[in-house]
Formats: sequence, structure tokens, C-alpha cells
Amino acid sequence: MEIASKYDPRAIEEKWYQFWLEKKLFHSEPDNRVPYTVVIPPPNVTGVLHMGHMLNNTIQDVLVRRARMQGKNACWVPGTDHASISTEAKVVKMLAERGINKRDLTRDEYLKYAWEWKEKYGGIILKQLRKLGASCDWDRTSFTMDDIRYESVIRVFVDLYNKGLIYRGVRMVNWDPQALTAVSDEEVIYKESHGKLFYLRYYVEGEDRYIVVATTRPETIMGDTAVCVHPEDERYSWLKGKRVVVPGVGRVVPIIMDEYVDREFGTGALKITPAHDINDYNLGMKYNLESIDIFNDNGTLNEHGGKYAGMDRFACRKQIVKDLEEAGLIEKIEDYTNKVGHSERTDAVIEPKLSAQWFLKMEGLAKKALEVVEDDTIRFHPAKFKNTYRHWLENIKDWCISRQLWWGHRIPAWYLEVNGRVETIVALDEEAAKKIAMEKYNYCGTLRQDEDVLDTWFSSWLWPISLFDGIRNPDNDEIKYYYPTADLITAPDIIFFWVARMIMAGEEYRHDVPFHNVYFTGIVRDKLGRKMSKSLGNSPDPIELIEKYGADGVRMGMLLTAPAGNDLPFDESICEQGRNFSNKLWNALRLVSGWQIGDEQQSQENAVAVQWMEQRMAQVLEDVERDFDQYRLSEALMTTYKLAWDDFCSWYLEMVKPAHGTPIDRETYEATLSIFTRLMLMLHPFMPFVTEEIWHTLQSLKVEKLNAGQSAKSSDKTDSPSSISVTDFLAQNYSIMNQHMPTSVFYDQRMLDEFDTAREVIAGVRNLRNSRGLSPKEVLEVSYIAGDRRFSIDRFAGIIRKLGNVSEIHAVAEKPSNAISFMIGTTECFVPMSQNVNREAELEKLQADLKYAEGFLQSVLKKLSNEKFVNGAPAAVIEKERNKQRDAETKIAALKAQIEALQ
RNA sequence: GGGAGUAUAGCUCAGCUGGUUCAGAGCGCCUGCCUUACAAGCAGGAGGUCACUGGUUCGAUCCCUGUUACUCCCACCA
Repeated sequence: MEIASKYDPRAIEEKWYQFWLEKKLFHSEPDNRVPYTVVIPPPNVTGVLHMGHMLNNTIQDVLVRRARMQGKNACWVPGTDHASISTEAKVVKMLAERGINKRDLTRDEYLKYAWEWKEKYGGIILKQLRKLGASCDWDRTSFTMDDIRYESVIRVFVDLYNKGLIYRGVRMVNWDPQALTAVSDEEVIYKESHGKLFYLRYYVEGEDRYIVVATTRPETIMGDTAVCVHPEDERYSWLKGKRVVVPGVGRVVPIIMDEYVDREFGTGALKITPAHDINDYNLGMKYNLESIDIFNDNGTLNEHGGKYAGMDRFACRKQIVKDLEEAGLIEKIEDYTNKVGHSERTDAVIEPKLSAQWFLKMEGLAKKALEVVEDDTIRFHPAKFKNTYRHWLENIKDWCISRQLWWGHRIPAWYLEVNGRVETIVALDEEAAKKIAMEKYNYCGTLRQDEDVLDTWFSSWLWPISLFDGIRNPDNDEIKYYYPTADLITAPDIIFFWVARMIMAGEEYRHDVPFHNVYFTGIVRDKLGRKMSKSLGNSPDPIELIEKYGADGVRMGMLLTAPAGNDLPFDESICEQGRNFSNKLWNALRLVSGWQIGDEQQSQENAVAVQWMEQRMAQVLEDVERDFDQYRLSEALMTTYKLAWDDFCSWYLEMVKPAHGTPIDRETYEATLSIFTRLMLMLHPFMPFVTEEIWHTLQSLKVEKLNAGQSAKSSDKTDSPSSISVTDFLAQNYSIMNQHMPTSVFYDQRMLDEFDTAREVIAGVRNLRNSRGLSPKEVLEVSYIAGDRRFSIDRFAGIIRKLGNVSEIHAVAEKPSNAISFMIGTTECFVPMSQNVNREAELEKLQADLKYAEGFLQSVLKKLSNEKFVNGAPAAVIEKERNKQRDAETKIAALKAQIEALQ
């Protein structure tokens, strides 16, 4: 069989992904197996794959593929999110490029464009996920605004309204003047910004005296309706009951006194603009102040802005400062740094604004959601996010769920004028609303539906339920089988937006948690530690990376440096390690596939090699299982990586590798194929493509080589039947994907320890060659002084001979003359030299060793002579120290003897 | 302003809550090798007062006090 010496992922990855799709190996239907469900965090429908998605979806795929191989019914449901604000922004931009203004369109016309856009660009990201190898059940691909999901959202809204949890009210909300919509508190990002603090003079009505007020937003003075000072502030007690003139505006406003004011800040006087600041609003309510809204929705000043009407808020700020300065109404201007709220989606500066919005009461929902995390019904990995979660839920405020957009789930509320009053009717659709109107008011005129849509997260919080139609049909077989899901893999920045709210929805609509484990990934950063983002342009294109290193290589690179919750400083070079590893496996396959089977019996060396490799594999399986239990994927991968590269390739294959041109015995060959096969199974969740390819070749080798001769020992149960032809085999559904993951079994620790000793001997010989400039080809002899029971290498003697290129290894009574020595533990090993050894160099080395050993002995003796230690420490610990002492003394004696012999 | 977390080799991180997994891994680095599976490789090697400071203890990378540095989250100080 001819195999290229370099692994080329491209064609292979394409081939197998198609194969998996054709055979529907990702598809899941409820059956009698244990379900393992994962729902994808739905990416924006118009988004493209970035490094964060790569990391997140790689982790999901690893868990899903592993679960599938563990015999569970794995179901990974993909889908996309309609992402109301950001999609709307993109559509509006697209329309603008075509010369169309959104405002000139009707709602229906606009939505037609939006859907066209969605159909055209939507789901690109899902196509990209296939390149990564994601084993999603594509037949289940969903969209937060498809029919089922849309109806689910509407039903939930109606239900929560009827339960009294949803209400409409006029509140101060975070207004995005660019997107022209309200956004929730969580969608406001506070950024440090360098601005100015302006000290303005407010003259007392009819007097020459004035009070100075500091503000960062002088343009809002048009909305001032009071000035507030602290009631106990003696500096301002004279102002009690007075009124002051708003500078430049001329309006006379009262002085009010409230303890809210911080006397230390600025001048201790605060201007009150109830329409444009949440605190001012609260004070306005308290003191019954007038509220003057001076802004239009787009952030320009309205008719209350007087001569500034029509100006943008920031331009107005500059102008008004100039004007006030000229009028002598500015005391001073200082540099000032504060936090300014920006819209998460549009980055526009948020304007606090009074408006009528819909809210969801959070208190009851939050209580239940907190409980299930506190009592570990849902586990967070890493657990530190419990703190963040708790803090948020304990301080939660009602959720503003309405958005002034068209792209989204339109709020199912209708307004009806009855006897001069506007009544609100919430219903599933207009027909139902009419019916209610007739029942309630015995009248139904024109119903006007609310123009707003719901916050995107109001649909995603239902995702684990609505994906299985559990809102509309709560008793259907799918929701009963797949819910609760197993693991949620997501980024910590949406713990409030999404994770917490899904937990709430789960409790409300299934009386059960939506998932059992939440794995928080880190944030992918560049080498400089900056978050990777499109705007910075510091993110590599994932698809290009895959083309360069192969999907397996990229997956492995990302996983190796991504422990749960830790940020991932991404550097393209880590993908190289993954690519190299694929290549390593590939070449191991080349080696094994080239071996010819002979008729000889299995040698003792080969039998031991196989035995050892089996023990080692069992040991690693145990470690890996523990790592997965703790969601330590990086560790699990690294451990398996070392098993494959070091133990299997560097040690095992070298042990059993036949001399050039000679065959290998059948038994060892079969064992090698079996071990190799299981190795591929272990690696498959991490590197699906290369393992599938190698696995198939290994199956072919079994058929071709082992069946060619007479029957061999029956193959192990993780392998496919070897009695069919390769073509038949491939024609069937066989894939590594539906093989069973090997599980850990009992292993012989003693054998592993003995091998470690043997390995040290081999390394000792190799080191000796290296440092003395001896060729690896030169055959050496090794002897040792027996005595220490721990030095037990008989089983591996043949392997030492082979891998150390040693003619003989045997015990001797005393040191041979003219030999170089090295120590393994307390055992002296010797390699006789043909030419004279460099006595000086040897002495120097021995003396250094001696000095170290004596120092070590001293520290042990010091401990043992400490009465408190001997009395206080457990017997086992003391015994260990005594052993250390004995070993050190033995070693020192040996070293001294050697030094003496050399002198 | 409040809260949380981190600090171990040049880099990225382990170290299961005090004693033979105790100073580790991978990558990088250095030396020697094209040994017919692999130079995307093989063999060997060097690198660390476990941030600093006190304390608890017979014994501290591990527990406690403080200090410093960085990171994240929350919050309406104009």
C-alpha cells in the first residue's frame, strides 16, 4: 500500500464529512439509549465564523463525539439567532446602499427585505462549522424566528402576561439613539471616557449671588427643573426656599434639598434633569418636578432645545459651552474621566430616556434560578462563575423586553379604544384578541397592534425547550426524551443574557433545569492580550487556518491551550503542533502498514512490549476518564497526545519494529493494529478526520494482512469484524464514529514501574553516548551491581538491548575496570569502554554527584534528628525519611568507592 | 466604590486543598543526528528563592495576614 509521507488533510476531511452526512451519522431520534443533548449557542444568523465560535464549537463537538462513542444517543442541535438589533442594523445599511430609507418603507415591505437578506446570507456560519467537523444533527437546524420558535415565544409572552409577570410601563430606559430602540441594562457597556467637568453658574432669582453646579452634560440644562443640595450642607443653607435661574435658558427652578447629593463631589450642588438621568428622574418623582424631554429619538435636540433645536447632542454641547462662556456663566472647566454607557450593538452613547416599555418581573424567576445553581443541580465549570451569577441574581431588576424594531417577534398586544380609554389586550393573535375584546368589553372596534418587537434574548432563553417544541407541545416525545440537556458550552460574557435566563425559563416551563453542566470557555485573545474582534482586525480567518493546518490541527491547537474559564492567548503557531501530530499519526500508520507478517513465534521481547503498552493504555484511559469527569479537556488531550506520541510511537513501535527487511510475527502485528485502533478511538473526539481515515486503513490492514494467512486470534471487541472484504466494509455504515470508546481496566502498576526503570537505563546509555560522542551504532555492554529490589529489569532486558543498542546487560559483583558509570536510583550501572576513559572528567562528574547526595543526606538527617518531627509526624512519613536516608547513604558509599577506584 | 480571580521554567499552563507524583508538562531553547515511518522527525540536555512580606506548623508552592502587579464582573456619583 502506497501512502504519502506527508499527511494532507484537505481531501480527507472533505471526504469523511460527506460520508458522515450521507450515512446520517449525526442524526438522532429518541430511542432506548441514554440521551446526551447539547444545544448550540445560536450564532447570529448573519454572522461569520470567528475564533470564539471555533473554540466553543470544538469543545461541543469533542463532548458530543465522546458521548456518542460511549453509547449514548448524542444529539447536538444547531441553529441561528435572529439577533434583532445587529441584523436590523445590517439590513438598514444594505437598504441605504441601495438608496432606500427604512422610514420610507412599511413594516411589511421592510420585513420582506429583511427575510430576503436572511435567506441570502443567513446560515453561512453553519456551513463553516461543517469544515470544522462539527457533528451537529443538521436535520434539526432551527432559527429563533422559524414558525415553531416564533409561536413558542408568543405563547410564552401571553402566558407570562396572564400570570401577571409582564407589564407595560413608562420608565427610564437605556435608549440607543442610533438603533432607535430601548436596550436592556445588560446591553449597555460602560467605557471609560475622557471628558470635561463644567462648572456652571446658577444665579439666584433676583439676586447677584449664584451657586456653582458641576456637570458633564451641559447640553441638558434645557431640561433642568431644579438644583439639589444636601440638607446638612452649611455652605448652601442660605439657599433654602430660594429659586435659581438656569444659565442661558432663563428658566427659574427651585432649590431642593436631598440627602442623595454627595457633598464631596464637584461643588456639592447637583442640577436635576428628570427626563435624562435615572437619579434625577427618581428625585423628580420624589419632589414632583416637571420633566422636560429635550431630545428627539435620534439624539438631536427637540423644540425644547430652543435655539439649539435640531442640533446633535454632542454638537450642542460644544456650542452651549461656547455660548455660556461668552455670557460669563462658566466658572471653570476641568478634565474629567468617567464611565459612559455605550450600546453593545451599535456602540452609540446611550441616552437615558423616559418611554413606555414592556417589562418582565424578575424576582420570582431569579429566586428559583439561583437555587438550582447554589445546590449544584447545575454545575458551573469553573465553579468561580457561581459568584458572578449569584451577585447578579441577588441584585436583579426587571427586564426590559421591548425593542423599537421591526425585525423580531412582534409583541402580541393590541390596543382598543373603549369609551375614550385605551385598553390593552394580550392574545396569541388578532382573532383571539377580538374574542377577548368582545368578552370583556362587549365591543370591538379597530385593534391596533403594538409596534414593538421583543428582545432577542426573549427568544433565546427558550432555546433548549423550543428546539424540541416543548412550549407548544409540552408532552411530546422529543422534549420528554432530550430535555434536560446535558452540557451547555458558552462564553462567560453571556452568563446573564442567556445562561441565567434559560435557567429561569426551564424552571418556569419544564419545572426542571435546562442543562446539568455549564462549561464556560475563555475569551480568545491575540498575542498582545487583546480580545479578538473584527474591528481590531486581529482575528485570523478560521477557514484559512483550517485550510492551512487542517481542521484536526486547528482543533487540537485550540484545545491544548484552553482550560475551562481561562482566556486563550491564540497564536497561529499552536495549530502547527496539531498539524504535526496528525502527521505523526499518519506516519505511524505508514510504518505499520509496511510490515510483512512472518511465520515465526512471538518473541519474549514483543510479548512484553505488547503487555506493557496495554498496561500503559489502561492507565492513561483512567486518567482521561477522570479529566473528562472534571471537564479538563486540555489535560485529557495532552495525556492522550503523550500516550500516542511518546508511549506508542517513540517506545512501543520502536520496541516491536522489525529489522529492515524482516517480517513481524502475526501475534504482535495483530496486537499492534488493535492498540493503534483503540488509540484512534481515544483521539477521535479531538481529531475526527485523521482518526477516521487511519481507522479505516487499519481495518483494511486487518482484512488484507491478517486474513491473508490462516486464522489468527480473534480480534478484540472494539474492532469491526475482519471477515469481510474492504469494499464490503466501506460500503457498510462503518465509521469510527459509532465504535465504542475503550474504557479503563485494571492494570499492573508494578510492570509500569519496572519499565520506567528500564527506560532510565536506556536513557542512561543514550546520554552516555551523547556526552562521550559515541555513535548510536556502536554496540555497548551494560552491567550493574545488583542489590536494590526496586531495580528489577529482567523482563525488559531484551528491550534494553534493542533500544539501547546494547549487546548484553547483566549483574556483576564489582565495578569492571575502565568503565563509565551512571546511577539509577541506588543502583550503579557500568558501561565498559574499549579505549581509556577520561579520568578527570569522570572524577569531576562523580564528585558533583557526591556533593549533591551528601547535601541531600544532611537535610534528611536534620529532619530526623528533630525530636518534634519524629514525635509529630505520622509513622509513614518518618519511615519514608528513613528510606531516603538509607538510599542516600548507599549512594554516597557507591560514589565514594567509584571515586577511590579512579584515583 | 463594591466583589471575584490570578501570580510556578523564555511562553502557555498542571500541581487533586500542608510530607516520594514536589518542584512538573507541552511548546520554545541548546547539543548531536537526514538511524529507509515521520526534519511537520530522532536522541540527549539546560532552565524555576513556586510574586513579595510576616505568621500558623515538626514541616508551606499548598493554610492564614498584609504588600505589589495584572485580569474580570458589578455599580446612577453628577
